[in-house]
Amino acid sequence: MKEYDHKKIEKKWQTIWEKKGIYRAQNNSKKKKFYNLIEFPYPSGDGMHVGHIRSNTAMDIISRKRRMEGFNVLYPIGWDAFGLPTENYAIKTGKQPAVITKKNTDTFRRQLQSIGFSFDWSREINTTDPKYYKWTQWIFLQFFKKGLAYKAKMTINWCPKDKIGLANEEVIDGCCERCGTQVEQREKEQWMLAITKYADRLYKDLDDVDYLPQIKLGQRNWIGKSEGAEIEFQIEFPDVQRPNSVKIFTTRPDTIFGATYLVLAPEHELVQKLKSQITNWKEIENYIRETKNKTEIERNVEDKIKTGVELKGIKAVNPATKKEIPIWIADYVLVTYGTGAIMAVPAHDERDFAFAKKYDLEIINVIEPVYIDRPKEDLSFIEREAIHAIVKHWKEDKYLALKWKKVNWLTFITGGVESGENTKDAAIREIQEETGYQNLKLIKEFPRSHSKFYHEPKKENRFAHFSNFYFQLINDEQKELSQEEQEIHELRWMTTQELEKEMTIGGALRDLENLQGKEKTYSGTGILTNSGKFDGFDSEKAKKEIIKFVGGKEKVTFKLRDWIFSRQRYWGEPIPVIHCEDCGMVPVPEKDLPVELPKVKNYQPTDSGESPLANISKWVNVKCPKCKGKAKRETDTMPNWAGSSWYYLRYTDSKNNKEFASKKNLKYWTPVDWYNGGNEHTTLHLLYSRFWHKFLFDLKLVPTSEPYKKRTSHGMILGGGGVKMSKSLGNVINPDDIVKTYGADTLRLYEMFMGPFNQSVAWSEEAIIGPRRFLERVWNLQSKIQKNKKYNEFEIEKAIKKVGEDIEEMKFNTAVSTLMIFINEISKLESISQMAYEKFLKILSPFAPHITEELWQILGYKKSINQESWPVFDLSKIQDFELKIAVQINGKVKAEIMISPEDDEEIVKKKAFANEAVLRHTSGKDIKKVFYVKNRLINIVF
RNA sequence: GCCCGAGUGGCGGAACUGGUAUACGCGCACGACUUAAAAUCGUGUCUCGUAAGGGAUGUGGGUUCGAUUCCCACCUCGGGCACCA
Repeated sequence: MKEYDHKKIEKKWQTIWEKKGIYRAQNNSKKKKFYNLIEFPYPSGDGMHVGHIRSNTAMDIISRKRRMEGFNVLYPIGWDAFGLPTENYAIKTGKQPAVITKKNTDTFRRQLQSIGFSFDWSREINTTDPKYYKWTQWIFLQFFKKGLAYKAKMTINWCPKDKIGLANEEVIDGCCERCGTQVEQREKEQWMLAITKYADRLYKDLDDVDYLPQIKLGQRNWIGKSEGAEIEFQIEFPDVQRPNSVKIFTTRPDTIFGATYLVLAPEHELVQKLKSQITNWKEIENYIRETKNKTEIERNVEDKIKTGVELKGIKAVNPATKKEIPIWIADYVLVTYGTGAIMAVPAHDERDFAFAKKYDLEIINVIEPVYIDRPKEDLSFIEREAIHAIVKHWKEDKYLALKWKKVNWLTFITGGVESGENTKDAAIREIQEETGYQNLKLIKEFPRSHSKFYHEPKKENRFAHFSNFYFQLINDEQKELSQEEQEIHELRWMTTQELEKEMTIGGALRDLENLQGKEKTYSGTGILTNSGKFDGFDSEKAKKEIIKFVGGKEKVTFKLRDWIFSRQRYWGEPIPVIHCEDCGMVPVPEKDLPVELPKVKNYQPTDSGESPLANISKWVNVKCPKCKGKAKRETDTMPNWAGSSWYYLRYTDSKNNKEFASKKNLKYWTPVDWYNGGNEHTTLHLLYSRFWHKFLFDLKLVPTSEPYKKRTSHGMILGGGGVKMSKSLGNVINPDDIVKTYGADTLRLYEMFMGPFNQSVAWSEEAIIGPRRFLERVWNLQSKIQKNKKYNEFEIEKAIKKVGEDIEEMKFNTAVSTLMIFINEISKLESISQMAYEKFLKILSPFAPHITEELWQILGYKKSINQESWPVFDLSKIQDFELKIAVQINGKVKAEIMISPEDDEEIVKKKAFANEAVLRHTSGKDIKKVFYVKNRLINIVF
């Protein structure tokens, strides 16, 4: 037996695999297809990160398993190579971005191949290849022709250093995501893609895809759908000749009776229109100017301190109450969202509340909260008028609480209101009856509240409508309590701190807060009050009626904004549009695509903020395709999201120069069956590519409305100590070193073993030795193989089942652990059966393809192990003959007994009670109950 | 501030649907082999206790015969979002 020489073995098999092309996907296969996708890497100058290996290995394992299961697997790779780091490097060194990219992709390709990934290299793509971006430009033209790509003046985030406009999502803490420079606001003509036209479908169709729940949630939050209403408020002028109105958007039309003022965004067009009516125009103008100077980021960072100015001289009319209310402008209202105007309901919205407090505006309570406190599901509710009272001590700062004796309750004084009784009298009567205290002074009545709860002592579900009071005792006069009362509860004097800790009932806690002057808005739903004819209605159910009542209309609004699609940079796809002096914007004819990037000497953006392309007059000045007159090319380029929005389609037919991919190949291969990528891409990239896909679907260019059937995500690999790997910290691990020292198989196995796949894990220099030792043991076991030896079916069948299931659930760490356990088990034997060893090699092969391929060949096989079939486990062999279960006494494990799986409950009980330890603990005890969980444990309770 | 995720030995982590907490790996200790070391193999390794037995899954409560798992409140860490009406 030779020694395990990973260097030799790994090189050998990588060469053979590529030569034989065994991982090439077949376009014309009769087999069932499986399309596995990873996010194609950005080939940075630093070379590959160990994080790439983690996610690629995971999908490589799944690809290899699918092949063994008989699928025709497409597992492609390519380069997302446009982008700023390369361009910045070009600016610094004067080297051409295309040359830099070539060098970087060569490094990445070599590194990826050294790990033994089963990519179909024949389909490799590169977004910076003109043959590829021809089609990116072509798709853009389709957007343009449908009017979904348009130019608009935008206030954009401007990075003065990179001289580039940034999308909102590229600004981190007010600074440029890439260079960290403080971002400014600038007005600029920008290309836009109308993603908002697809907002509703992008939201709704999430129902039909299999994405991890957090990913769906992330997409939904980003799209930010909210259902509400648009309602018009009339504006009253001293001059009756000029009627006008303002439309507001609200998600809470049910609270409209509490709307005590309106707020417009400072940029709202109405503000300018009403200029002549506004008496404090100077003040308004100043405020608008101040707001404009603030970047959006600053407006957001200043958060808590809300500012605004009242528009004096005009008023609005609340359409529900018909009362006149003031109109304000404030920068906490954004012109980009909804209608740019809101109705403010300070009683039930926190921002409105803070604003109203600051400027002393009216607050009207219109919702009474309903607290739901674990009612029993199967019982109906009994409604009661009730009181709830806090009673303060006559001298000390303490309050009276009732500690219930039969149930675990701590409450204030509560009780029912008898028919015809005034609620205040009822409260005083209940206090006197329950506590004996006689002389009370009412200090305050709190807003009413309601509670749905299970009344333990009465065994019924209650829906109680509480009037809430706050009394103080005048003196300590107290009558003796009846026997009956004394049995129900005991009295306790408690401080607010103690009460806060022990009081568990929602409504009581709220009153406690009121008591301490911690005023809070209640922004939940409940029962309407001060709402005219809607008083007593459930706020949620009354929404529609109220919208009708005030003449509003139901409206869905999205937070998603259109996508700013142009960059004033060199290293991106040129936007294929020509500006003609006579014809205006003319698309580049399809036959002239691609519009190739010309070679440039200087990659520095122009000082005007235009892309470096603007300096190349030979390239810029062209004839108009329509009228042949004088024209100029568009010099903006696309963001690097463009090429990645459709790359998965190109893989199906990467060499096609007639169309972006043939219908036939798209039909066979799409949608992607399983797409795994980083959490950081689960909103933007995923949403953008879903948008492009839906657009292409509408043009009947792709066969499905969603690109990805299933999406999962992986966690990051951090440096030692749990911090991000970075050059500056010097904690970057170079995969080349690991491959050299331990081998690709060990690296793959370690990265799968190090922790749960969907969570971040820190790299450990020491722990990698474990998987290496494991592979050496696997290697050495070849000397113990015996052809005809009977094998331990139980162990191997169990491992096959567990490893297979774990791979499907991406629980790779426990799959590796199962493989290790199996090897530990059989290592104890004198000799091992070849049958079992072969099955084991098969299930190990997706994790460690090189060593298993070598051992497979040593066993005499000619065909690659990845072309063998995945072993099917035999369930009947996994049954235990005898198993150990726990015996608990009162929930604590006291003994273990052996049983047979066929034993019924009676036999198990008998065996349990025959146990010496059990006898010792149970003798003389009156056994109340015995719980038996089949094949697990038995619990004896006394 | 809001949303999401996580918190278990010295360390990475395991635990099905509420059913024997600490699998697997690293490290450490001891032993075998060796002139010696490394490598390898073997044994041990949550904690208190001689034992019987007790205590531990961020903290405090709750539900349950039984809670790492479910519920409530809080603390810490990581990620995302930024006044979204």
